[in-house]
Amino acid sequence: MGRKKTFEREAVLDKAMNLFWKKGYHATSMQELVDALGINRASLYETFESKQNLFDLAIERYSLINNQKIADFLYYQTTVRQGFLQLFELLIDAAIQDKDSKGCFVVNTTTELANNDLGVNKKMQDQKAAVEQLYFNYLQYGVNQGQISPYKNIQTIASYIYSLQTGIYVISKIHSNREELLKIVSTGLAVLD
Amino acid sequence: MGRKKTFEREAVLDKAMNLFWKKGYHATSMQELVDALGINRASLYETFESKQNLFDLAIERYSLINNQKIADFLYYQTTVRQGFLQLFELLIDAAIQDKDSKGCFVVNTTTELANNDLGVNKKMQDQKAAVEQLYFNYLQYGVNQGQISPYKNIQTIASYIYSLQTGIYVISKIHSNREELLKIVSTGLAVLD
DNA sequence: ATTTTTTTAGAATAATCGTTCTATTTATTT
DNA sequence: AAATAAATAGAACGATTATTCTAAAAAAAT
Repeated sequence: MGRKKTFEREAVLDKAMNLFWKKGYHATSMQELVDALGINRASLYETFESKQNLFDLAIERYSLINNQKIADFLYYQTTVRQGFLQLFELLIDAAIQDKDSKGCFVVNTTTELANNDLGVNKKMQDQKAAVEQLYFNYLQYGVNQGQISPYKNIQTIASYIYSLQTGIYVISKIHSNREELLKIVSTGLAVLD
Repeated sequence: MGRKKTFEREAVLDKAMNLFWKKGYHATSMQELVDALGINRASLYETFESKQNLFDLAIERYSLINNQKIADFLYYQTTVRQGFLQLFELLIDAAIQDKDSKGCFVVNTTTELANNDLGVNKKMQDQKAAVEQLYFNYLQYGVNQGQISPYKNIQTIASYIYSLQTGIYVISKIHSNREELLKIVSTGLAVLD
């Protein structure tokens, strides 16, 4: 048998993810990807087929990591209200500390491509539905625990929280003031009371 | 004297605005602009200098029109709560009816360029500040009229509403369901009560 | 040591990018 | 009619785009 593959597929994919995340699809060239990924152009095409396919894999990986992070985090919190508050705090702190102000890869991709690419649109819809489902389940748990009024429409609240989060991600790209962002979140999460 | 200029500068600028709005900066080529604007390539460069400059003028025009529309609209409403509700309803209906699902040009530009272009970042910050000022003034009016509790932090509420609006604009690109979007807004505007 | 596969550097491709330029036509003035 | 400016079509520019290809080097298997 011949030589074994050396570079870690996921490590390379992470680099591609970060570059696409920072610059978007159209503003990222294959040349930049070749430079950033540290693998040869031929290997890149051999492994990932095309720019489009590499982007698809990158956004899928981002969604996977992101959803896992949310799910892991929420269930460690004492109350549902605190859970969402701390989740947003986590998100905001990450945004503040990111020197590239990348925001959210899913949000960026939605605004850049969702209205001109049906495949991307579907992916973004699925990702929205997945996160909202996580939020819904968590809210349902809150209702069962008596933390949240059973008269609230938690399906709409789940969508609302996703929408609020999306807005925060956009704002974080131009106004990364921790205190103000936290105040906005605190105001917005009053709907849980 | 020679021939007079024939094409309407603003009409041409509107066409450029709509194309950039739909496709974003990087995905829009000068060739497409030449085709869409209906004027010659040389005239385009003669009048607007460069793609970058044309884009700047387009986004400035969008902001101007948009802010004027908001200001005009709000003060015709009976109550502040109703004012915001109807403003969002207007926004959502426009988004639903837009077959191109363009969302908001300012939001799209923020996510596409704000973290990689200092000039754009500044413009987006200014636009955010301008709209929030409109909202703040309107909320202040609501407080003066006794419609809103004077104990509320209306500065934060203004930022919050901008953030919510931004989120709705993004969501509208993938999920243009009128009823659900209205429910989200209704939930979110409960903070005014 | 030989075989097999991976990875490499970098040239080649055809298309497109933003921008500039040349000539020509069209229209409006004096 | 002559002069002048505006707008046109379309070629030309050099750079860059995504992708493919050639050929050599590197590494791990038999």
